[in-house]
Amino acid sequence: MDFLDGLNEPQRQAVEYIEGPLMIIAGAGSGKTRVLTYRTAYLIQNGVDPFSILLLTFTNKAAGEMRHRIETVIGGQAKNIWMGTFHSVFAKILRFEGGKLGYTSNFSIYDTDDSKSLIRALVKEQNLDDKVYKVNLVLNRISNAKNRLISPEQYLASSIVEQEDRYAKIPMMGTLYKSYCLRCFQANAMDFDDLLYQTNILFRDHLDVLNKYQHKFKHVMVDEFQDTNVSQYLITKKLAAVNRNICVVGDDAQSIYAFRGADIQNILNFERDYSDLKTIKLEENYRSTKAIVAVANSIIARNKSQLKKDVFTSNEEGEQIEIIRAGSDNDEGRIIASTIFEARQKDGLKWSDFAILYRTNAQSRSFEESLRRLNINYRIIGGLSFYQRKEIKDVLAYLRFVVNQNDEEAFKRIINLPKRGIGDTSIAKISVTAAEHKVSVWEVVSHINQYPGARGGASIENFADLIKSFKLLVEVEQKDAYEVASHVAKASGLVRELYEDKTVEGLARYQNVQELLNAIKQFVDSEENEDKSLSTFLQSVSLLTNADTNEDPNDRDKVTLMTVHSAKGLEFKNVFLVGLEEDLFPSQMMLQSQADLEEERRLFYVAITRAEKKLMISYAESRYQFGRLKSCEPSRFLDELDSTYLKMAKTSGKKEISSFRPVQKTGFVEKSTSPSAAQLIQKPQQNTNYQHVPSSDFKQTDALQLKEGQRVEHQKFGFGSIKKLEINGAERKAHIVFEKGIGEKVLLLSFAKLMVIE
DNA sequence: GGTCGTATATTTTTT
DNA sequence: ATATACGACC
Repeated sequence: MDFLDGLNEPQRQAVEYIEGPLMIIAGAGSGKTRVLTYRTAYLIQNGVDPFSILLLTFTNKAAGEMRHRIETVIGGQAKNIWMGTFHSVFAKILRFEGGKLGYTSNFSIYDTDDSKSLIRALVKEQNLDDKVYKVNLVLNRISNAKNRLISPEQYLASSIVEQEDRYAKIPMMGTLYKSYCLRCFQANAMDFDDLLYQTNILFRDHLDVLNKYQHKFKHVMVDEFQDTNVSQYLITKKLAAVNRNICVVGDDAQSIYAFRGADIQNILNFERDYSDLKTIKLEENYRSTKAIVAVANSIIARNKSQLKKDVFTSNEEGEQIEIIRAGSDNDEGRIIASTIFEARQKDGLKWSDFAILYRTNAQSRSFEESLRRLNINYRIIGGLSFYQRKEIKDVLAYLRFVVNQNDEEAFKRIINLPKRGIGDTSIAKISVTAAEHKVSVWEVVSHINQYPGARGGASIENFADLIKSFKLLVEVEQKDAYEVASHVAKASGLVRELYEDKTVEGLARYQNVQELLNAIKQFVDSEENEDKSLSTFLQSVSLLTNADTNEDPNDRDKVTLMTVHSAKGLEFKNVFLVGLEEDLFPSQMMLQSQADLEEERRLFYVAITRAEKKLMISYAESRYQFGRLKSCEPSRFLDELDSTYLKMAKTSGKKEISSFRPVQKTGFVEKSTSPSAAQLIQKPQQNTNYQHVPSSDFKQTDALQLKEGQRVEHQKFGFGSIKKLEINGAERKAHIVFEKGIGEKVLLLSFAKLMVIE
C-alpha cells in the first residue's frame, strides 16, 4: 500500500496495528489526523466493511474533512463509514431506539438557552431564591451529574452529595435536578448531556440494542480522546467490548475541556482498562519551528499530571517569540492589524496565513475594528453563531413546536410572538390548567374551550389553529423541511414583522431569516440527505458546532479570529496570541485549584502549538470591560516561558489612559473588623488606615513609596505583603504575596492600584 | 392585562 | 455592552 510510504516509523506502526486495543499518544503537530485517516483507509483495504467502522470526532467539521481525506485515498466507500461527533452519532441512534426509553423519534434537543430557561422557571415555581440558585450553577451541577452518570434518584440518595449541597447552601439541588429531568422528559426533549446519558441508559437497560451495535461496529476509533468525559468513555467501552478493536487517539497535554466534564483520567487510566493495550507515541512535531516547540515544552513541563512525552522537531530554528506590550485593547488591535499588514507584504503571505487567538469571545471587538480600518479581510469563528441569533431561534422554535408539541421551551418562545396579546398571566393560567388536568400545554391550548379555567379568547384559538395548519403540512401532506419552513416563516407573521422593521438591524434580521430558509433548501436539495423531513433537519441544526459553519470557498483568504478552544486541531503560519493578562488568561473564573491552573496551561500550550513559523504574544495594560476601562497585569504565564526564545517586540504608548476609570466593584473591608465578617463599606473612607497609591503618583524618577515587607491591599486580590520590588527603567514590578490563597503575584506598578497599610 | 422605560446584574471555554 | 427584572403607564 503505497500511501503508507510517507509515514515515519511510529506512525506506520499505528496504522498497521489493527487488532486489539490501541492508544496513540500524539503530540501537537505530529500528524495525528494523517494517521487516523490512513488507518481507516488501511482497515478498509484489508477488507473491513466501512459500515462497521465507527469513528468519533470532536467536531462535525473534523469528521467531514477526514471523510474527504479518506475518500482521496480509497474512493467512494468512505461515505459509508459511521463518522461524526459523539452527540450527532448517538442522537441518530437515539432517534431509532429512543422509543424504548419513552421518547418519540421527534424528540427536541434543548440547547443551553432552553436548559437555562427551564431552570429559571423551575427555580421560580419552587419558590427558591434565584440569587442563591443561580442558573449557571444549577445547570453546571446537573450537567456534571449527568456526565458522571448520576441519576436524579442516586443524586438524592447520596449523603456525600447532600452534604456538599448543604455546605454550598443549595440543599434543594437534588429536587431541582429531578424536576428538571422530569420536565425535559415530558417535553420529549433531551439536552446535550442527555444525548450521552440516555445512550448509556439505553445500552444498560436494553441489552438487545447494545448487542446489535456491538456487533455492528467491529472497529471503534475515538479522536481527541483526552477531551471525552466519563459518559462518552463508557459508551465507547461498551460498544467495543465484543470485538475489542478500540483505538483512541489523543494528547493529554491538549486536554482543555475539563469544564464540561472531560476527564484527563480517561487517558491516564486507559491502560488499566485494557491490560493488552498497545501504546504508540508520536513525538515528532512536523508543524512548528524549534523555537516554538521549545517554548511550548517549557510551559507544559510545569504540569504535574501528564504522560511522559518528548516532543521534538527537525524543523529550522525559526524566529524568536515576540512579546508585544500594548497600552490598551484598542492599541493591541492596532499594533496587530498593522503587523499583519506589513508581514503579509514583506513575507509574501496570504491573509489566511494569520490567526488571532484569544481566551474569550468578547475580546474580538478591538481586532475587528482595527482590521476593518486597514481593509483586511477577516472571519470570526464562534461567538454568537448564526443559529443563536434571536430571529433564527424564533423561526426554529416554531418549527420545533410543529414537530413536537410537548416542547415547552419552544412553546414559551412562540406563544406571544409576534405579539398577539397573550401575556404572562394568560400563559401562567394555561400551564396551571394543564398541570391540574395532567395534560400537556398543547392539549389545553388546542381545546381551549373545554378548559374554562384558562379562557383566553380568540387569540389563543387563532394560535392553535395556526399550529394545527402547520401540523397538517408535516403530518398529512408530508411536505419536506423547506416547504414547511418557508410557509411557517410567512404564515406565523415573523417574516412580515421583520420586513416592516426598516432599521439596519431589522434588515439584517430579515436577511438572516432568508439565509436560514436557504440553508434549509440546501439541506433538502443535498443528495447526501435521504431523510428530508423537518425533524431531521432540526436535529442536525442543533448539533452544529461553531467550526461547522461552511464558508464561502470563493473568498477563503481571510485572517481568522477565534478562541483558543476552537483553534484546537488547526494550524497557521503566523499566530497572534492576544490578551495574555492576569485573570484573563489564565482566566480568573477558572482558577480555583492546581488542576485548573494546569488546564489553563494546557490551553496556553494548545495556542502556542498552532503556530508554524511565527508566534507573537501580546497583552494590554488596560482593557474595556462592560464599557469601562480597567487596568490589567501581564499574565504569570509570560514568566513561565523559556526566556531564551523570547524578545520584547513592541511597546506602545498609553494614549488612551487619560480616560481611565478603574472598576471598583466592592468597597474596602474596615481594618478593625475581621475580614470574614465581610462588612463592606461602600466607599473607601478618608480617615482610614489606608493610603491610596494611584498610578499617576509614580513618576519615572520617583522613589517608590513602597518598601519590601510592607503590607498592601489590592482592589481585587485583597491583602498581601511585598516580597520584592524590581525597578528596571520604566518597568517597575512588585512581587506580592497575597493572603487569600492566590499566592504570589507580580504586578506592574504603573498599573496596580495599591492601598498601602500604614 | 400588556407594553414600555428604567434600574440592575453580569464577567469562560462548547456539544 | 447587554440582558433581564420590575414598576409605571396605557
